[in-house]
Amino acid sequence: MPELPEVEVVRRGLADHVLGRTVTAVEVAHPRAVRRHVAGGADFAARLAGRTITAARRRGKYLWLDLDGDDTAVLAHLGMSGQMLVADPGKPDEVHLRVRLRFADDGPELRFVDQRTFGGLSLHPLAGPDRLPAPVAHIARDPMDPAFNLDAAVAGIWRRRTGLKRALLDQTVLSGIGNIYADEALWRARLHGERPTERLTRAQGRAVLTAAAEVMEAALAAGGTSFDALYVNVNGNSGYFDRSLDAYGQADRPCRRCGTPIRREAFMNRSSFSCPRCQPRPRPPRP
DNA sequence: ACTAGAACCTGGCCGC
DNA sequence: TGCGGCCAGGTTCTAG
Repeated sequence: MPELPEVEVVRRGLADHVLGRTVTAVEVAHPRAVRRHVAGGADFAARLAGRTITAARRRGKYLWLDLDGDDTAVLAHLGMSGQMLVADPGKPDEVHLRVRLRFADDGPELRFVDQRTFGGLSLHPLAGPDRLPAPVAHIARDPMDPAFNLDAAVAGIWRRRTGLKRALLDQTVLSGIGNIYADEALWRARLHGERPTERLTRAQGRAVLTAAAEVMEAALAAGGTSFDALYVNVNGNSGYFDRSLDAYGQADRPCRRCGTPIRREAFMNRSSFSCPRCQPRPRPPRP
């Protein structure tokens, strides 16, 4: 699933392949893909045509392309299954092609492909000192942001009165972390996801966030190896990093540190993976 | 104001 | 072989 490293791989691919190019025609094949563009698909297509892409930017799992002229950007969120593919115009359409952008140079087109349609594209003015699209305004900085402040993020976790994993997944505390990298960061920091945030020490808070930053950097390095000239990699899996996962998806396999079988627990209609020995459950709160 | 949980969506997989 | 049900999960919305 696309979390920060996967989205950054896509951003880099877009920077390589669509920067400086002018959009000529936009085809919206599925209205749900542009549902966050409130003026509708026709407006989206009309307003995007003729614009030149001047930058590819990202915060957390949000990605956007700055356009020339007024301060406007095409915002993209990949959801769970979204892909940005750079493809030759003659290539047959993907089954789940949702939006197509053709360019003035008749070169490779940009295709937004999304099986589960949780993702989408929309146009927004850029606002504020950081020139952000409105839907990104409430998203906290991510660990790869040069202005990311580790201690501020630890303070944000403390402010959330909940379990540690829930806080890690809260994109207003820090962004970019999803279920996979949350489990990996918790495993590296030897902390259970249900540990109450108010009982987290500063050192533990720093440890889990440092681990999150490190594991996402490592995943980015691995994911960066997997796309070639015409393919912007968003395969929905974790690039080539899935073979390096220590906790996520490793149920019943031995913990790489201690050999204890990794456990799987239900968490928010999904799963959490952890080592029962390295990451003991927190003691129940005293009444 | 803040937190928890449901809803959204499709295809692969499993058991019967 | 076919079918029902479960599972994956990021974000937004709603309920409490």
